[in-house]
Amino acid sequence: MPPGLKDVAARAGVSIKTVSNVVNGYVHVAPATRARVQAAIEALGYVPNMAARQLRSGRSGVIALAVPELQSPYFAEVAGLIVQAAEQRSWTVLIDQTDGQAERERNLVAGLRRHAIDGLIFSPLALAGEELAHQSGTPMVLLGERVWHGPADHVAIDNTAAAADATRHLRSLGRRRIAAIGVQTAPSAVTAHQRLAGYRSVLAEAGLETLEMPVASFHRADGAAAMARLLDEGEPPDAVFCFNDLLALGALRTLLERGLSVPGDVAVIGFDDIEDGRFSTPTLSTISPDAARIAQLAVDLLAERLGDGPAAVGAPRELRVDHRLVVRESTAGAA
Amino acid sequence: MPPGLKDVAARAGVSIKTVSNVVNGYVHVAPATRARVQAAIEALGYVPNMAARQLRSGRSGVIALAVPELQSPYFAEVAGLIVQAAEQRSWTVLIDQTDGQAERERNLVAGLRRHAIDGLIFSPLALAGEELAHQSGTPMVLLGERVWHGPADHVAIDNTAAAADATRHLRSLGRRRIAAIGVQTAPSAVTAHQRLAGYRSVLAEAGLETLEMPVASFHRADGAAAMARLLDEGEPPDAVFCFNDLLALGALRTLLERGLSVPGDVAVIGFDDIEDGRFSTPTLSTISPDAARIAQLAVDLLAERLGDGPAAVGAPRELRVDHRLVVRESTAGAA
DNA sequence: TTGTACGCGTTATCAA
DNA sequence: TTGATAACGCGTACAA
Repeated sequence: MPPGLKDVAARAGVSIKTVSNVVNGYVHVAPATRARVQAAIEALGYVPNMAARQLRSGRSGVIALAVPELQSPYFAEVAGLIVQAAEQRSWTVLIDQTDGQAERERNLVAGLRRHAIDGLIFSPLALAGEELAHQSGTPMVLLGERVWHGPADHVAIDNTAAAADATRHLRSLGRRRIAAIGVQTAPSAVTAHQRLAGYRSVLAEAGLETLEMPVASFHRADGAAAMARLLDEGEPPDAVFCFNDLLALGALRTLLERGLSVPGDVAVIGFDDIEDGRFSTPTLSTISPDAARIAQLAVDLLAERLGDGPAAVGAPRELRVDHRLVVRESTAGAA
Repeated sequence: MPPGLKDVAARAGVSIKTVSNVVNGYVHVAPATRARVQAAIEALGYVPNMAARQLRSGRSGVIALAVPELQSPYFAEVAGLIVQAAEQRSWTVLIDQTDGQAERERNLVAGLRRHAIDGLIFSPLALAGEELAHQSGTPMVLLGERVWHGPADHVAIDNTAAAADATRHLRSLGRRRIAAIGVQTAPSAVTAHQRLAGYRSVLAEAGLETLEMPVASFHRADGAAAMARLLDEGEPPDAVFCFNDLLALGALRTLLERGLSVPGDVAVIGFDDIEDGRFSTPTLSTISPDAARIAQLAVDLLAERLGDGPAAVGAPRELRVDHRLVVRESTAGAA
């Protein structure tokens, strides 16, 4: 039976209201009283009961972060950064794994956790557009998704521009047969569509043929398999743009396994700038999104909606975050 | 203002107790009544208020998982598996990042979240032994730590035996100058101590000198730096046992960067079996702990303590999980 | 500046 | 089988 406000009050010889005032940092408390109460709190090891506080105030101090999967280094990194950003506001982060299942994502948007969380930061994979319009009153911030006139706040990089940058970099190396690994047809695969669009635009501009490889998901194994298909069918490419670093690392593996040289025979570039790419051999060129800023903005956006300032209501906002091209060995020094 | 038990009761023309019975699957409810209540619940979109439920029952349905860092692939994998295991019991997992800071770990053990969570699964990094004895009544399961007569339940593999297996494998390749990367002197670095002990035992048995490289932490950069020091100072090793896969991938990078062949010149083995090692070039030999089983057992153990069966009280238990040696290119086919 | 009393939405105890 | 009602611990009018 942990001590409550009542126990502290009894020990300090004051009323529970006074104890509550001290706990919540209310200003008008006599110094002597405050000291007595503090002493009692220490002595009893009092900790506020969050359930009661939430029941009363309607706020839990917990926000949820929903990502497709924690195993993916990129999402793990973003999750860590969001936890850090949330900490500055003394929020706790509840991490939900959707595994990219539409049903789970729908539940989230429907507010199945409604009473337990104050807000939601959501990186959707299976849902897009209309389906993301949410009924529950819980504020939501979308991550890595750029829905046109989306129903909620969101923060993302310019996927299409970034993909174009990556492709243009391969072009600048003089490569002419440039493949893309990571194509997805599902209408909800917005990220894949945007990166594909960027890739296509550059090749079209250069008057080159596209070489598009579909994948089931964005893991190393998918990249390895796609690369193998690419090498088995027809004339091999001299450069590959992979829609994320995991795909690129898988492709790299297949290339080296077959005795091809990177970037000599084939230049490879990825997307996300995960740590693995800085230690692979060769090290991996990539597009680096400003993940720290994404995390910070997402939390700030949520804080504004949760606050009672003027920003709490109002039209959904769309925040753009910078990205940059990082050139490493997998595309460097190539003729 | 979301609907409560009261609203549902009013709409269904019954008392709140009856609604509560239906919601909680109580058996003795007339079918007709149950149907009426169900209809009202659907119509109003009623969702139980977790805060109220917790205030009343003392249970939140939330367990916390505390790991040093989510960015580490091994912990990310374990976290994902624990979330899955917890789901079977409809528990929600709150993930805490300690960043290996003693202060944060101490807060956890002291039960700073006491009221918010039902149990804690904890992978300590900065704390060991006595310090892990916890005051708070919250059940705790320790991960990856084998404290002698520890104060809490814990589940772990036999680190010393596994390290010996890895070292013996390098010996079986005929290697004689076998280095270890990952030594840590802090008394709380129990994992490093145990793996070092396994390594030493095998070399002592074979009458070989040890070659021990300390690291500040277990990341790729530490492995790369340690390998560089190893190559710069004196006679290079012909094999390296790294205390985890990240260190090994860092070491691999340094070796290849300097034009050495793996495993030709130097054989490398890691520990954890993270996915990166299956796609690196060369692929990485490693010790594979049964992570899925670790996650399952940790959750089961917690469930027993949380239940009201006979297992809820009683002495701390120590569960051992299997591991196996996985031989890949970084040690295979070497003379 | 501090105290009293009520209600947040549940579950649980007792009667009916 | 169902209903009335008392807690759970906290915040907050309102009173003193």
